[in-house]
Amino acid sequence: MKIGDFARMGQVSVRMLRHYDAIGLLEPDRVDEWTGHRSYTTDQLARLHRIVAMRELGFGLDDIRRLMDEPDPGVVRLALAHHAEKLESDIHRATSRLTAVSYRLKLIEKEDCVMQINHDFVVKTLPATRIASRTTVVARQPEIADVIGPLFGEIANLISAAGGCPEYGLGIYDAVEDGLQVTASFICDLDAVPQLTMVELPEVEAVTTMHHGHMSDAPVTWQAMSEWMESNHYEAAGPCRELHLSADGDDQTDWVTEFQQPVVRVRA
Amino acid sequence: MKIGDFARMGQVSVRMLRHYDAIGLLEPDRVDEWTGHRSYTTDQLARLHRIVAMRELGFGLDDIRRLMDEPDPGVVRLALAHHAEKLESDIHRATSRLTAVSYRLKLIEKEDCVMQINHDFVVKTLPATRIASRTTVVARQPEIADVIGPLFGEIANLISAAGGCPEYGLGIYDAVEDGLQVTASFICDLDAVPQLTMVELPEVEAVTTMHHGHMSDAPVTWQAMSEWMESNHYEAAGPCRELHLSADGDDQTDWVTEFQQPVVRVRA
DNA sequence: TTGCTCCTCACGTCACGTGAGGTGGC
DNA sequence: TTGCTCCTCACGTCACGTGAGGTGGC
Repeated sequence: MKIGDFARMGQVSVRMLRHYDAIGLLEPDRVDEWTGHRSYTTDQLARLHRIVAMRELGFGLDDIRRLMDEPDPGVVRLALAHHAEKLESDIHRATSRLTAVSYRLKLIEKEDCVMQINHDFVVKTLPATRIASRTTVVARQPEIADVIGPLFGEIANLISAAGGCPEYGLGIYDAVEDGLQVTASFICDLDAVPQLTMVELPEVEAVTTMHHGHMSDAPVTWQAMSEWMESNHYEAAGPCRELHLSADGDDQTDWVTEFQQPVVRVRA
Repeated sequence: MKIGDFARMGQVSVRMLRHYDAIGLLEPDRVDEWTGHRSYTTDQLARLHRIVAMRELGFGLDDIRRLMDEPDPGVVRLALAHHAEKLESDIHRATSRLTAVSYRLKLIEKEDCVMQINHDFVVKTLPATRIASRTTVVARQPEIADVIGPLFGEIANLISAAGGCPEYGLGIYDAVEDGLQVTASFICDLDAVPQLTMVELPEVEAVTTMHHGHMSDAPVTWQAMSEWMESNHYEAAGPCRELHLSADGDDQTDWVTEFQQPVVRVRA
């Protein structure tokens, strides 16, 4: 049977048959020595059939070649089990993505053009970080702004005085019984800084997003993040952080801050 | 900020940043005219952030570039909806595959090395086919073999006599109230053949598998196919067929037959 | 001679990873 | 001078689709 007939019977393209020949997966019964024409037998349809079947299960051609002639059922079983796991993880990934995309769609419907794609949330691993810090407790919201600004300035000065370079400020906020515990700090590699506490923050998974502009809008961003977490099956696993990537000038309109919320995944 | 620092902050590889630069997705704030060194600003972290977020949703870089600067929320919504559809179909496909792979695993466990990968079932579209046929009804199993052999021979002779070439025999079997209706035929492009009925079989979806050897083993193969259909959510949609791809000699041990069962998918 | 089928390269796909080979600042 | 970072090619990945350019049998 010529390659064209064989392709039609097997419902595959001629190109595929040539490819399978090239990689040694399905070699023609005979190849004409002079013209190079391939010819196949009806018996080979069975093998082609099996190849198509395995490809439809999502196996790669290399796997197919290895499994086709594998006499040991144990090996086959292992390969199938392994493939099943991969399929499960594919399903899981696509499902998470679908959840996230649907969430975005809902947002767009609801917010009606306004703030359409303001928030992009990324789950990533925050590296272990060493900070020079000072912690205090404030009663409630209004006091934060008044306290935190000078606090960061003071810490920056202390680090500079100790020979360090206070580049990125990091605020850590934790609700405690009698108010809000605030840790102001700068990332700092010094061994010690007088009057400050060195803390080694361990590596941690966190949801992050970028906040632009004045910190008085922070609650909006945090609220959006908490809704995102709700929709995407994440739960807070520690106090939230604000990493000041760009905080030049007293006018906060140009500030760029990364909001970070350590998380764990819940409900699969 | 140099490319290395920027990459670390954004948790991406330097290579990726160069790639995004190359395709115009995220161009550095400034490129040194002499050294070619790229430099980035903290502001650009936000854009990188959004890129990473969209990539995690499964968007391609081309889509991301188009959507990033898209002011029309309608377009964005459409793209998201479209992507959601794609994700749903991904999930669906992976789920079907998982069903099929699990079925294979169960088979291996049960059959214990025997007949481990004998049956490979493929769902495909059978092309429209013109046949020259004769139909009869037999009471039950034992009679089939006695009837069908001579019947095929007779049909082949009639086609040859009419100037045709009887190459592939096709048997069609349908249970009726008083027994089994058997249609014996050959694929044939002639306009008419004396004493035979020309039938135009329409294109149809079918589960197919290859049967090797004697037709007396057919029931085993049909049984296996019916179990496969059960496990993979398919239902019969018409009489089953046996296409004789290789039927040389009276000794049936070398025969190759494709079993075809028209089907419809059920329960999503 | 016109179609039809067959053949062998070889590029393109997608988002980078991974060297190769070389340069500039501490 | 030794590391470290930066740079620009350019190949490899995966399973083919799609021409380009040419040949043999009816």
